[in-house]
Formats: sequence, C-alpha cells, structure tokens
Amino acid sequence: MIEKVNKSRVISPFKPDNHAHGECLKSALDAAKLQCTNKGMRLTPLRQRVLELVWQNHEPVKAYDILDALKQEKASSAPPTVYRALDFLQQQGLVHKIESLNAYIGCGHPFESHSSQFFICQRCGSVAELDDTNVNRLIDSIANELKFTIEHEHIEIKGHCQNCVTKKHNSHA
Amino acid sequence: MIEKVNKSRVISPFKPDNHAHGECLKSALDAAKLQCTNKGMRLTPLRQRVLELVWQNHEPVKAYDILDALKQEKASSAPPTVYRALDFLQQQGLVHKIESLNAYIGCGHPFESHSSQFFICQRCGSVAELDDTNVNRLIDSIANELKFTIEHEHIEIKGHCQNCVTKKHNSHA
DNA sequence: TGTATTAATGTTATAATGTAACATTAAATC
DNA sequence: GATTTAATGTTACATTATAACATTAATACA
Repeated sequence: MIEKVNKSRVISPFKPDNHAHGECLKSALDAAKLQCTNKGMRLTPLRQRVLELVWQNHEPVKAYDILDALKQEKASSAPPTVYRALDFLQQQGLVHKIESLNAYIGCGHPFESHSSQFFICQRCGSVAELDDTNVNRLIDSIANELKFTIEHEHIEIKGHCQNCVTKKHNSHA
Repeated sequence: MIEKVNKSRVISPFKPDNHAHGECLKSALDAAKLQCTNKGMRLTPLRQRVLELVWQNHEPVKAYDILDALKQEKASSAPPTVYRALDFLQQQGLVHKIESLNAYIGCGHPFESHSSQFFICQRCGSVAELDDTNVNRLIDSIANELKFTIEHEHIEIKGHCQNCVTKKHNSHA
C-alpha cells in the first residue's frame, strides 16, 4: 500500500482525475474501522459519516461544508456536531487539518502516528501527503541544534501539481 | 546580522528573556523603512504602528490584539484597519503569518524573499525563524520529483524551546 | 497650481471559523 | 437493573476575517 520513492514515503499521491475513488473511500473506511477497533475507540455512525464526507475527494474539506451536508441528513446538526467528530478523527490519525486552509483531509494510514508533508495544488485543490524520511531527519537535526523539543509539525507546501501545470499550458491560460 | 550555523540561516533565534528588545524593534523598523523606500512603497504611520505592535516581542501577535491596541489610540479603528496593514506588511516581507496560530510575527530580514521554518514554543510562545538551505533544497527536490511547482511554503514546528524545557525541569512542573 | 487619478483609510455590515456550557441520550460497567 | 461514562444535542457566543462602499490623502501631470 505504501510505496517508497527515493526515501519518500508517499502516504497519498496526487491522483488522476478519473481514478476509481470508491476504492480510496472504501479502503479509508476499512482502515478507520480497524484502527478504532485496535485502539478500543468507537467509530460511531456520526463519526463515520463525517469521515466519509472528508473523503469525498482528495481535497481538503471545510468544517462548515461538512456541516451543510450533515444538515441535509439531520436538520438539527450544529457546529459542535462536526468539530467534535473532526477532533476525534484527528486524534485517531484519520484526518489531518491543513492549517493554512482551515480545512480537513483524510489520511489512509492512521496506524502509526507520522509526520506529514502536504503538497497542495492551488489550482485543483488536490493534496498529496508524504512522510519523507529525509525531511523528518533534517527537521529533527535542526531542532536538536536549537535544543528544541518537537511536539508537532505542520509542513504545507503550496503550488501547482503536474496535472494543472500541463492543463494551464494546453489552454494557454 | 545573519549568522550561518551549519547551513541554517538563522533569521531570528530564540532570545533570552532579558535581551535588549528595543534594539530588535529599532532594527526592524529601520529595515522596514529601508525596504519600503527601496521598493517605492509607503510605510504610512498606520502601517508603521501596526508593525511596531507586531514587534512588541518575539511571539506571534493576534490581529484582534493589535486592533485592541489601536482602539486605545483611535477609537474608530476596525478590523479592516488591522488586516489591511497586515496584508501590506506581509506583501513587503515585514510580517509573516503563523497559520497554525492565526497570528502574525515580525521579520527583520525582508530584503530578499525567503522560505521560512518557524520553531514555535508552546510554553512561552517564542518563535525562532530559520531559512535553512538544506530544508529548502530538500523540499525543492521532492517537489521536483512530484513535478510540483512551489509557490509558497508553510513550515511550522511546534514544541518547547530550550529555555522552557530547562525551567520545567527546575520547577518539577 | 489646480485638477485628475490613484492609493490609503474610514465605516458599516456580515461572513467564516471555532468553542463554552449545559442538557439529553446511548453505551459500557458492575 | 442501577450506575457511570461517553457521545450527542442544543443554545449561545467567541474569534478570525472579508465585502462593499464612502471619504480622505497622496501622487501625477496638464
């Protein structure tokens, strides 16, 4: 499931527009169920539903967009409904928050807590998630020099994915 | 002004509690004035005042805290007063936004646009800013492999600075 | 120097994001 | 079954940020 490319552990690559996303969703849900079972945590119907909504695609999803969707299904849904589910999912490693977008993205590899480097396409919104050994080591070594104890890392790289750069070229946009 | 430590360009190190902060403020303002003059941009009194407020210390400052301070000086100040000044200062490289804190921190080295790695102490709130060549090169090389074109990087490392770890130890907290 | 133009700021309103606090319901424990 | 804890419901509000239009200040240039 996890490919190693030049010491980069690719948690989630950029996906072609036409990939079979049902598979992504299914495997994410399977992973979530397994993870929660292993940890003795409850993936309640609400939490699962929020996770599904986060996994609509490979783009970060906004909390209030999730809320809007939940309201379609249950009119009384409110912000805490969403934020509590998102908090739980983040604690289980099933969802990450993209801080620079105030948005949330699913993670298909929750089993071991890991560092992440997010590459975020500003054109199509797609995100690739890596856990690159070299980046981790380098950040650790810098922290070490600074005598800094790392608790958490937010690494969010914004720009344009290959697909969008190609499209842009083709359309002379 | 810029020290090179093991290929890390230290934009702003962690400072001792008792450092002469007036010097930091003064040199930041001097740099800002020079930078704006060079670029033909106007560091108006309002913009300068906001910059001074950002430079109160080496901790990220919240927009609404700046607003509260401005209101003391001019009761009619409103959110756009602050956000417009912050936008300008960010464009000039005089201020960076810490995305994971929704807060803003001054940058004393605006002359050339650079990448930043922020180390953020969760205990005392202090921030160190680096521009590490190795990090930059590594991120670039990963982007290159992904055929990803980088526009901007947000790298925010959270944890505890040496000073706070030592204190914690001493106080058995 | 006055006039046109642009840039900056003022002002009001509202949007977007997130949390506190307490009530209720459901699940697990014993 | 009673007790306790976990999860969700509900209302209210706090925080962060922007839109839109009016006014003032600065710059350009006739």
